[in-house]
This record gives sequence, C-alpha cells and structure tokens, in this order.
Amino acid sequence: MTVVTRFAPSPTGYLHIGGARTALFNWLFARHHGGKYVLRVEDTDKKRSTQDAIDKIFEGLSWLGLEHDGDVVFQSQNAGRHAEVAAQLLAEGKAYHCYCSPEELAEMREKAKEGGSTRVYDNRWRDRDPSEAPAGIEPVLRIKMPLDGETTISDLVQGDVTRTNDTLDDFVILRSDGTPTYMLAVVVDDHDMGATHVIRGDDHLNNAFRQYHLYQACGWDIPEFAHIPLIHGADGAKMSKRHGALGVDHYADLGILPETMRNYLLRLGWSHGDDEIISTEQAIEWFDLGSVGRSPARFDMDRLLNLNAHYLKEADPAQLSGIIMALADETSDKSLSTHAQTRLIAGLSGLVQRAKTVNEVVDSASLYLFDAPLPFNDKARSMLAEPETRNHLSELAQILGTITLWDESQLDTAVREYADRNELKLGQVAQPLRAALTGSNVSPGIFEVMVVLGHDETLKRLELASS
RNA sequence: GUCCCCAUCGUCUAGAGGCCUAGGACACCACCCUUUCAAGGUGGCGACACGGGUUCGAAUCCCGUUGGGGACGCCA
Repeated sequence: MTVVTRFAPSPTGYLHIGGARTALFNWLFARHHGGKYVLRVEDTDKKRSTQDAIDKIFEGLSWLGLEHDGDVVFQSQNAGRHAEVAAQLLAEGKAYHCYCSPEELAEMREKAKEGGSTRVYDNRWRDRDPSEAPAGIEPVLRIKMPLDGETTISDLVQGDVTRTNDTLDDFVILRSDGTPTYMLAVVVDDHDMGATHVIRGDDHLNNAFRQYHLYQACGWDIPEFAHIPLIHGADGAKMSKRHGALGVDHYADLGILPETMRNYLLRLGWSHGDDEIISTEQAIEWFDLGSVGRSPARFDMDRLLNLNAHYLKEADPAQLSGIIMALADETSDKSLSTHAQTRLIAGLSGLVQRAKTVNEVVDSASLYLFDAPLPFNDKARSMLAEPETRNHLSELAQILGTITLWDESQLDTAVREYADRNELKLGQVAQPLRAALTGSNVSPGIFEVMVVLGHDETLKRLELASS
C-alpha cells in the first residue's frame, strides 16, 4: 500500500506556523515512505474563502519548499460528489432531514450547557416521519450516530482515545442550501483520493470520532489518524490566525531562510535523540509519527533566530549574495557600486558571522555595496571628531598608500607599527579606522574590511574622513 | 459547564523500570580569545507539578489531585 497524505488548509487567511508544520509533517511522512503528498484547498465555505488567501497559502508552501504531488484539489469542485454520497446515506436511512430553526437549535445548546451535556442536538427529527415536515422550510441533512456504546480511535500520535457514543450528536452533513459541510467533505474527499494517513492538528481529534462513523456509514475503510499537538504562542495559548499568529511570509520578510523554518518546525514536537541541526534529507530519512510528542510546544523566536544564524553561515555564497544585492538595491535610494558583487562575495563570511537574519546581513553589507561617501552613525562621527585622530588617519593613509601587497598581514603589520611608534594602543587606531572605512563603530575585522574594499576605495574613504 | 488531550530546566526536548548524581540545544551569567561587534572555546545557573500506590527498585507503570490546552456551529 502506498502512503497518501494530504494537507488541507481552508483558505481564510495566510499560512500560519501551525499549518506550515502540519504541511511539513505530511510532506515528510509521504517522502519518507515514498508515497504521495497532495494539497487540497478546503473551500466549501464560499463566504469565507478568498483567492488572496489561496495565493498566500501557495506562496507560503512553495517558500517552504514543500512541493505537492499531482494537481491541487479544490474541495468546492467536488460538491456534486458530496451531495451524491449524502443522498445515498439518506436513501439507506443512515441520514435524515432535520427542520429545526436556528432558534430551536440555540435553545438546545442552552439546555445542553445547563444539563452538563456534550450532546447538543436532541435528535428530534431522527425518527420523525417526513410527512410531518413543515412547509416552506429547506431542511438540513443529519447523519445518524450510534446512540450507545463507545468509539476508540487508535491515533498514531495520541494512542488509543475512547469516547462514549452518547457524547456524539447527529451532526449536519448537508446544509439547507444543499452544500456539504466540512465534516462530510473531508471524509468523502479523503476516501476518494485514497488518503491512507490523516495527519492534522490536535484540534481535529474530536472531529475524528464523528468522521469515524461517517466512514462506517459509507462502508469505507478508515484511514490512520495522527493528531499532532498544536503550537502555542509564548503565552501558552493556541496559535491560530484568529489569535494573532503570524504567517510564514512574515518570517520570510524578516530574513528567515526556508531551511531554517523547516528545521525549526520539525524540532517543534518531533525529535531524534539529541540532534538539533537536521537537514531536509536527514529529516526525510528519519521522520516517523511515533516520535512526535503528545504535548503542545511553544513558539520560541530566539531558537528560530539561532538556527537561522547557523543556516546563514551554511548558505551558498553566490545565491545568498544575489538575494542580498537584490534586497539592498530595492531598499536603498543609492545605486550599487560597480564592485558590489565582488566585494560582497569576498566579505560575506565576515558579515554572515555577525548576523541572525538575511535582513541584518543586508544592513551590514552596505559598507561593501556602496561607494564612498557613506553615511556615518553617531558613534562613528564622534570618534572622528578630534583633529588629532584625523591627523593619525591622514598619516596612516600615507603609509598604507605605499603598501604594495594589499593583504591582511601586511596591513596588520603596518597599522600595528604605526600604533607602536605613536605609543597608541591598537584599538585607538583601529576604531577611528573602522569609523572612517565603515561609517560605523561596529564591523567585521578592520583589516578584512580593508582587503575587501581594496587599496583605492580604502584610501578614498580615509581621505574623506580625515579632511 | 460537558467531553477529550497533555504534564522533565524559562523554552524546545532526550528518557520505553535499574545505564539518571536526569543528558543535549536555545536563552541567561562568568571567564578565555580580541581592534569593535559577533562568532568560537571553557564553565555556571536551571526541571522529573503534587499525593498515593505497584515494585527489591519509578521521571518512566496505575489511581487521584492540581495546572495547562483543545473541542463543543447549517466554520473549517
């Protein structure tokens, strides 16, 4: 049997962190087993589904690198099939029309709450003769649930979970306008697409019991269920779009790499011994549902950032520099230096070592991407305020101008000698130098900067700063 | 309220009855390195929610308590 998993987001907003992880787990599970991972858009609620949301979700998934197999399924297009199954259930006496008004339902809900019951609907139309139907009211179709006994779901993550059937009421499978509800649609679609494993958020565990009986009513095999714990916010409450969770696009905008997100999300709720840095290839090889934890995890930005710093260092320099230049070009009103690319590639490792996000690299890279004159921050400016320091810089420029072999050790030696001769500590020379060359009090090693900048640009910046 | 689930450092977790004096990672603190900031290195702080069992032995199994979370729609 080949494994078929599916990710089934409802297009009512962006792809949030929890959804992204659900998608990742489905994708990993399918890849691990050499199976199929399909994407299905649950747009049965036309009122709340938007094209914009659909686009955002696709974008998020493709940013994450979770490519699906086959065509995307739009659930709304299967409405006919859903209705057909519903009609069959009605014909077999497994479902029935219910003519309750919203008011009646509200009353029942009230009563259920008072009486301490989980079962809301009181089955008032379950055995009533259709001839008693009030005129002019379009009924909904409800499924008959068992009245006694109990149901056990053998969940691949949560283990055996049992619920007595008297807590399950007859739920609606077809609305009064004839459209299918989510509960019917998922079951029919999962069955039709041959889903073998339904991996989704823990908030669906309760639904699994209802769906279980719907599968049975249809006479279909029940897929394996795996309900993974939800991701909580820092406050410990469910992280959903309604509760201010951010979309993956937000993290992309922040300068988080997709490989970081995959690794981070993977480790949230799943583990493989003490391993922390896990490549996607390893993840595919190792992933299993048995190692998914049963308790919810909190989202931790520090951890994400730390991982991102790691992946930033491992990123391909050519690719990363391309991204950085594009971003810098986009956000700056100055135009990039003709030497931008060569300098950036030469200086990238020094930059990346000091950054946690792509955006931080973009900021720090400006000293290489643009030619002098450069903007100075306050600390750099005050460092260069003393005429004496400017004199030192000017003398230093003279000395550096005579250096023929422009490498770190030559520059290092020359600057140290100058400091010694003037009875200055290296820092007293290096800091003003940094200010002059970078416009900042913080930068990569100053000799590295000089080498990356090259002889001409270095001297040009020194002149500008010392005059 | 009812039903369901969960419970190891602040956070993510390792842990399948003796390997546990409870391990790793992030964060935090200190020191080292050092031209700044980082990175890196070394060390430190820090947890089995509580109470009962079961057992020669329990973080691990059972029960209860407490705490947290989720679900209770003609939403998905």
